[in-house]
Amino acid sequence: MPEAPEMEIYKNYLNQWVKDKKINQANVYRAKSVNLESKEFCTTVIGKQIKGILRQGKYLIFQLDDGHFLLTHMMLDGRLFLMTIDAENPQETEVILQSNAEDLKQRFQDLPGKASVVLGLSDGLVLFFCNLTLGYLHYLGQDQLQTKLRELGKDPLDPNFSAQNFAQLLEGKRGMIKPWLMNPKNISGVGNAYSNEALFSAGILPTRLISAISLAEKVKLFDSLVNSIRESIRLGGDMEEPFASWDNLTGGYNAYFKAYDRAGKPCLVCGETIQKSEVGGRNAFFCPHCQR
DNA sequence: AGGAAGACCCGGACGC
DNA sequence: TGCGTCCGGGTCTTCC
Repeated sequence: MPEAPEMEIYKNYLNQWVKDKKINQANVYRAKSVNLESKEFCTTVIGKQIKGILRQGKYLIFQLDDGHFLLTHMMLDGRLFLMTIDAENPQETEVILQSNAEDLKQRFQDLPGKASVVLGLSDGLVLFFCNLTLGYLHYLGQDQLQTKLRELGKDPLDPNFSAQNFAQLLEGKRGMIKPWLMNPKNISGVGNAYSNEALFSAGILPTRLISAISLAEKVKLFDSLVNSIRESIRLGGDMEEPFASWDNLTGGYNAYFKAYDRAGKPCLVCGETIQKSEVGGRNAFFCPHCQR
């Protein structure tokens, strides 16, 4: 499940490989994944150049040269995959775009899921948006994009976001800390995995009431959050699948979680068994000894 | 205001 | 083996 670190890794790869490329072809395999009628979506994006890729929370924003944007959210299951087609054989891209999603999956073993939308780019690159089931790829104008982003809380990697800002946001809030951390209106980009990790490292139970968290703990929680996100980016994030066949970094953080998805296993700090319980409708993982 | 519950969607894991 | 059922993940909406 891609959260901020995974989207940041995608963003970096995309800026390295896809920036300045032109969209030459497009195909929508899953109509619900786009916000225009499929054919209209394709004719609209074809011919546009990708000027750059930005990230905000779990959103990736492709800036197009017509002043519009492609906004994508992976939600639960979305994956991106970049394929390089033999430049001597440009028809290959066309063949790909005319195949159906099932054929693609059979033909390209390393495709990380079922194709929802495919963009054929200049220089023989093909960008696959796979498994956009709850996720989507929307073509938006500046205003529509701003409306969407305005709702979003600050990104933990925003250089202007400090532990002091974080503590201020929590000021006067009621309720439990974990649901607050995961609400994108409060902070963006933090999902189940990294909220569990940050709370573990900060020694705070997921159910702790915000009103009962000291200032020092808030600072520690913010630092833990930023550190786990940065560390994850450095090691390749938590992904099952690589971004491209040459990519041997993506997924490198999978084995580093200390609490998330470790129910029943010993705490790496004290040896106590990691517990799992439902908090705010989501699975929380914690060490009952290290977290209070 | 916070929180629970339901909706969205589907692959994968489970039980029989 | 096959079939049904359930669950999890992120976010939005609705209702208490």
